[in-house]
Amino acid sequence: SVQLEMKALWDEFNQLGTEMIVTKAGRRMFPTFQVKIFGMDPMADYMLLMDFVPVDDKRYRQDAFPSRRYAFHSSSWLVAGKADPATPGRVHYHPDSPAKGAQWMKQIVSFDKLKLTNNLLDDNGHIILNSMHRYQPRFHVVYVDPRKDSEKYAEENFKTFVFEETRFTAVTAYQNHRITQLKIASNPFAKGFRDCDPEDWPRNHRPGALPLMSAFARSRNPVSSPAHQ
Amino acid sequence: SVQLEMKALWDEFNQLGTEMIVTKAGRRMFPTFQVKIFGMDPMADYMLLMDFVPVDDKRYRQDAFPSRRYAFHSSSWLVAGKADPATPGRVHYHPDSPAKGAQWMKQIVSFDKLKLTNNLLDDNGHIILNSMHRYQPRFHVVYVDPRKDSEKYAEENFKTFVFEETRFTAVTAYQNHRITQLKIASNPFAKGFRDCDPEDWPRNHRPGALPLMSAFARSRNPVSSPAHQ
DNA sequence: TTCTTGTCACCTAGGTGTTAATAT
DNA sequence: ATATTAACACCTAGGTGACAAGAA
Repeated sequence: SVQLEMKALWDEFNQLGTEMIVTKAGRRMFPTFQVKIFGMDPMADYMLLMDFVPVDDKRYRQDAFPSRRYAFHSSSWLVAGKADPATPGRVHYHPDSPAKGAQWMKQIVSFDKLKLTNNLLDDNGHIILNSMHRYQPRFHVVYVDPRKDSEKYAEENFKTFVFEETRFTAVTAYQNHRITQLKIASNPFAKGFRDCDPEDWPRNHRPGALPLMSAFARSRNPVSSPAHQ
Repeated sequence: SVQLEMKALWDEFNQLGTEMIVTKAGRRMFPTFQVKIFGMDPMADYMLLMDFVPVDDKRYRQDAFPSRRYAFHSSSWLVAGKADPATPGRVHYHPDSPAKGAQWMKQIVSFDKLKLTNNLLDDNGHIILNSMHRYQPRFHVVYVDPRKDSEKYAEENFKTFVFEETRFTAVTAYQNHRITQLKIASNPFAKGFRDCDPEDWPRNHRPGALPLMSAFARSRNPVSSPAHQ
């Protein structure tokens, strides 16, 4: 069995409609897909991998106010038509694959090397997705069958796990400001954009109390100012 | 068979008498021990590891001029007595172990996670060495024997490789200024201490032409000055 | 006197959202 | 009008030798 790590954070994002940035060079996911695994044969070899399947065959667009240049968007998405042609259905093998069950189970398995791109010609092995489309991450565990005719047992030698709370829309720029603010509040690498006190988020974060978004009305950083030292 | 990477650089250090810093928290080696491997069974599993054996049973001390407070040392070492009691003979498994021969052979194997410490009570799994003693790094390849009574074949299932040019003296502070300058000239992380032009060292480095040490007479950085921006 | 320790400025390496400019 | 791109300031994370102070 498999347990999703940081489920509370995933839930929080999912409630707002998770968005993941895709870039030409490849962008990591945040939250990172991480799991705890139970019940493997400690001595057997396993491959761990992820792929991403379209949630539907639709293309989306943002329901925007015609105020300032997309300074504000509604948080709702409109269907903009049929999906673009499917992208190459790549998979991402966890770089530690293959490894023994004992190895996988003794610590959290983190897919932090996985990157998303919108470059159909990508040759870095990144996951290729269509922007403005919705995807469901999937996690697969493949038992490395030592038998010579292992291909015959392929069907029974893998198991797939799907966590619906990890669904997201691929975007090239954030559409929903609340998503942006939640990313800033919870991703350590975005600390430079926080307004709030140097409070000990995310260490003390408990789900249920959501005092997260205090950076809403933050002032812009002038391009070449000394900045708040 | 195994080929040492950056052999020219190792030779250059070895000619001066390589020194490696040891600290309580653990310090990486520079140069990093890296090898190319040939002739493995691509489908078989191997463990790769390193250990460090004393070159002799001597303790060393530096032959210093009594001028300024060790502003200048001779480049020669004096024997200062018998070796201290041996340290726990730890080994460092390459973190990718175990892996298939194909995996090990398809790229340079780098031991850049290996750290040296002088803390006899270290519990971070670092290699424990005595300062002011000389050591010979050794590289071991262990074939993971699938047979049930594999212990019986332990003797024939591993092979050891020794590169004498990787010998070094463990120190808590550099004793030979030429070693310091060569480290500064060749280690990217020490770029802040370079005086010379932003020349494209080490990319263009060819052994034989040694225009390395141009940082000899560099000025000290005052502790709280704006420093050369 | 010699060696060790801890702190520091200065780097490498790379992950963030922002922004202005460019595509579509 | 909307979506994408590339450069950028600002972070995280951690590897350097210098230096002053301490230990033996």
